[in-house]
Amino acid sequence: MPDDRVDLLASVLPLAKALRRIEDAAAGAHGLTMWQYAVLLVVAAQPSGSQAELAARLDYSRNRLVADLDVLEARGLLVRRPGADRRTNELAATDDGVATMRAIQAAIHAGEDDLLSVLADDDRAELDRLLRLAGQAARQARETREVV
Amino acid sequence: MPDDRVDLLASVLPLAKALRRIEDAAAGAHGLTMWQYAVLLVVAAQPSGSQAELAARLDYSRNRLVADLDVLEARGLLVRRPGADRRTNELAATDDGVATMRAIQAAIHAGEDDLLSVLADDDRAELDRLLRLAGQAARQARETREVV
DNA sequence: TATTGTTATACTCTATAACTATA
DNA sequence: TATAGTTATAGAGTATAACAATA
Repeated sequence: MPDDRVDLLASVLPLAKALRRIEDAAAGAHGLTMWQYAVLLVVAAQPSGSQAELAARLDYSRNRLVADLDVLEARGLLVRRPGADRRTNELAATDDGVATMRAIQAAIHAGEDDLLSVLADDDRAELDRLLRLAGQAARQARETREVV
Repeated sequence: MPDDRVDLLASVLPLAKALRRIEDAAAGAHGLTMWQYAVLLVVAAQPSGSQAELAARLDYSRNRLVADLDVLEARGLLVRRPGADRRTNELAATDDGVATMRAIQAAIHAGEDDLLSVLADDDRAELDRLLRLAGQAARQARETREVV
């Protein structure tokens, strides 16, 4: 029986690249990178007790995070404060940071809607729901390292 | 009104990375890279009239394609033949190439099923269908450059 | 000894340009 | 001149290792 399944990556890779272009453009319009926006997004949702914790939440590198935080702090979008454990920095977004994050996010959502405008409304909602589940499964697979 | 939408990339990126790991592992078990497998997959489905045409079909670089074809040809998985236009190479997969491609593909599909085993059967089928549509939209957006 | 933030280094992937041969 | 294949070069993105300060 011939296998007419299409490898998922053949669909997911172009989709990821298109979404990446949308986020780069939206963040770039405010002089930020996609990762700097992601930092702002996560810290605005919940202040972080340390940079290491934030890196883990973002599935990002604690090394690369340093330079991004330098940029965000210099632009007044985020503040570093020494924590109780004096090795750590507590991180919080400023009002300016939250506003910038919201503006970028609005542009991203508009770009997503435009990209996927071929989908019917209920199909789009289903895609969002299923993608969230699949993304969650992928993150857990990464943690447990039980992938194949 | 607060925006509780989750950026699609936050789900798609981990998913793409997990799928990439699966394909790398499956192709690597046969001494190939993900792109070399992708070349084999596409050429087996339909022989190519030129390397440039193949690169376009794969949304891949014609430059990087050269070294990958060298490997596949040296391993007897694919043949280059001069075309009518003597600047071009016609490309076709060998029987060995098709068999190798099928073995890798089977491992990939097993890995995908394992990764997404948390999804119910009908949810999984819907994800496949919607991802195919979204991937198609992303590829077209890339062609027309009308993204945001 | 282990962990946090930090810096420096190396490696992979990708994008761009340039060369040749054919058209 | 334009295009195909090829090669070489440069850049971005990422991973790894090392360091000082603190626990």
